[in-house]
Amino acid sequence: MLFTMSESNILDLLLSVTHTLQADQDRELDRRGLTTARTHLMWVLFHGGPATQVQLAEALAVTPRNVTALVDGLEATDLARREPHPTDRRAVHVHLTERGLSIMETMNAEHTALGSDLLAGLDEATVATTIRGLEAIRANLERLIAEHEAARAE
Amino acid sequence: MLFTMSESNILDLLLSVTHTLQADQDRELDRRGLTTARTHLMWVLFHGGPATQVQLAEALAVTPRNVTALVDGLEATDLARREPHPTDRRAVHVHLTERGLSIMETMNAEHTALGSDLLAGLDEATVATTIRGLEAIRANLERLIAEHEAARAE
DNA sequence: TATTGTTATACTCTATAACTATA
DNA sequence: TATAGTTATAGAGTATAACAATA
Repeated sequence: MLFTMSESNILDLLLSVTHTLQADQDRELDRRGLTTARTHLMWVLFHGGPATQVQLAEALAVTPRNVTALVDGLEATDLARREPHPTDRRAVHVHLTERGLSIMETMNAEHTALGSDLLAGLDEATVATTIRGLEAIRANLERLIAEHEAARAE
Repeated sequence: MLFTMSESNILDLLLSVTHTLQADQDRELDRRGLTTARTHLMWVLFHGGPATQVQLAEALAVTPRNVTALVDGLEATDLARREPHPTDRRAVHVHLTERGLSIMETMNAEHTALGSDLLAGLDEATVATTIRGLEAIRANLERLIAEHEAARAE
């Protein structure tokens, strides 16, 4: 992640925290022989159930061709499998295997635990205000992006 | 980025914000014909001055071989150049070109502006508490990672 | 005619290993 | 002998374009 070298403002602090989160997660995935892109696809299946490759491409914001490659990799490592689509013979239904499901359950539990552990030692008022602050930042960010896109479209 | 589908906790909120930031930045880089990895290298040069490729490899946490490829790309687009190292004939000194420097100055200004714009409408107390909250989260995160590494090393 | 997924091709980022030139 | 950087090779993620099968 870029822009984490100085921390003169809240943006750098935010990026620093998520850079550390990301690096930690990458190490964990590497230990399990997983990659970020494939895990992301599994995460979508875990939370949304079986899906066609076009649906996965939309969810991941990548091309259908890319999903073909990702599912190939997941099938080769017994993490997901292609099954016939119940009604459309052109499409396939991608499912998690038992192994893939088990891994995602573990990762989901770890994710939830991390969410609590990160707040250790913070009082409720601080947590509440931090959440409000982050939500305001997100709202500002989305407004800025929308304004920027609008200006560009002129 | 993973794990941004639900936002039941502050971790998901945090990841959601930085996911949006990252996506916005990727679009900007793409418009300028830049990539994340090459821009990161330029960012290191911009803030740290000319460096050898080994130093860049350490700063970016990649292999020296990878830096060769990144600098090749930056040289081909007139964003950086290799110069002889003043004292070590084995090494090269990588510099930003005028064009590279100009782009980094623009990006740095945009980054600073974004840092302020994200706080629009927030009162000082909220900002201060949000910063405290994020710093506590970062401290917890670093402690958790250290504990985890220690447990693994046993 | 439109959609789903694949084959073909290419570029970027990344790694390891072997090698050259220099220290 | 150790270090800086490159050549060689490989894998993963990503894209566009052309194509087959099906809707």
